[in-house]
Amino acid sequence: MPRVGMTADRLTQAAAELADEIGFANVTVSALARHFGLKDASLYSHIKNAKDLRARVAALALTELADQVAANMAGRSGQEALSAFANTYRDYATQHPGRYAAMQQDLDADGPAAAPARRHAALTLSILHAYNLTPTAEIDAIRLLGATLHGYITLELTGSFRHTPRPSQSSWQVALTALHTLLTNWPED
Amino acid sequence: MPRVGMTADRLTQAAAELADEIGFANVTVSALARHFGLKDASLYSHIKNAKDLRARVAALALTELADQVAANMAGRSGQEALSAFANTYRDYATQHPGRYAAMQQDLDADGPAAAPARRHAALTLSILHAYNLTPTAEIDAIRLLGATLHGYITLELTGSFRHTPRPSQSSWQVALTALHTLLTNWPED
DNA sequence: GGTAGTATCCTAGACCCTCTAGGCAAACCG
DNA sequence: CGGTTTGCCTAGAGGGTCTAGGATACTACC
Repeated sequence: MPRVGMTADRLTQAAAELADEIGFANVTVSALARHFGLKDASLYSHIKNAKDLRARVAALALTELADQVAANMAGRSGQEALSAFANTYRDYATQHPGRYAAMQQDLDADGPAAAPARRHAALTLSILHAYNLTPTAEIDAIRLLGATLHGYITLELTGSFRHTPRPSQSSWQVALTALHTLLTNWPED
Repeated sequence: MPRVGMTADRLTQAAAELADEIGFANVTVSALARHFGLKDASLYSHIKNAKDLRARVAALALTELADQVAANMAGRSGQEALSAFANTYRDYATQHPGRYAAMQQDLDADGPAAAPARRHAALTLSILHAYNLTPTAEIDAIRLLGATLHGYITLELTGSFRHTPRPSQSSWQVALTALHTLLTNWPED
């Protein structure tokens, strides 16, 4: 028997690639085993179960994305930081729709994706520092910001904007400008 | 054999209720058959397949929600219409998380959900009339509006806002006010 | 009221996915 | 070089999707 020398990390990496190709929902333990020429049962010594595999893909994606966000935001603040943050998110989702979908699952608080998820929260917060908001306003702003970006990317990815001729890119620019204006003139609590 | 007298509509209704109870992802043809005391295979004379069932649930939810939105928006315009629209959406998602999840699927353009989906687009547009936007601005605004509301509701439903003590309701009010202000002072194209 | 037809439900079975139990053999380690 | 680890295997249970073909409750018409 030619031994492949599998590890959980190799499985996770391959699952992420598979997700981008065939859609996250279609990533199964069976499909992954086929991809490596192994039997389904063989994978269960590396991963706990299918849910664990999905959580690992989410962790991989969250880490990759956080790395890119941190790199692209370095040295920027205010509107520049906001644009870098938002565009990195959107570009990642476009290039890696399967990985992006993996992040949207209900993630257990004690799963492998918990730590990178906290990193994302911290990065989002760091954008808002330049706008000098009160603590309460900061919470409202982070929620609104997250909602708008996540909502836009999701709708764009599911094709909701394809019914209208106007390029999505143009509406995206307008949305980013609007968010910046809003953060600059945030109403008093 | 006591005959139940099944119809596609009864199946769809039961599937929607099941979705709110156990989650949309767990709604299977098998579970539905069990619920009625029938065999799996018997359902396939009423629905085409599992995907068809899910699309029917989405159509049911979209129609229900559009009815509520239309009723609650009647006679209102401007900020009142915006609030009525947004709150109806959010309340529906809270009360019917399974149905709301059903709406988020990739829906075929020729499936049973296509017509109600168009109704939603028209209702959303009707909010913007009071703000007197140019046609281009209207497209950008409808995208931003949809993204923000959908994003907020999704994040709230998946528990993203539970890590912070501030009530989600307060942030929601702030977000609605911000959207109204933005629409009122929409930048020139 | 008998009969013809249709709609509802059934059994049987193929196929795919998840996951456990138990076994063999390659790789590593003292 | 013998022992342990572990990567992979076979076997099999259990559940979901879906098709083919058959039995039977209802309906409608003469």
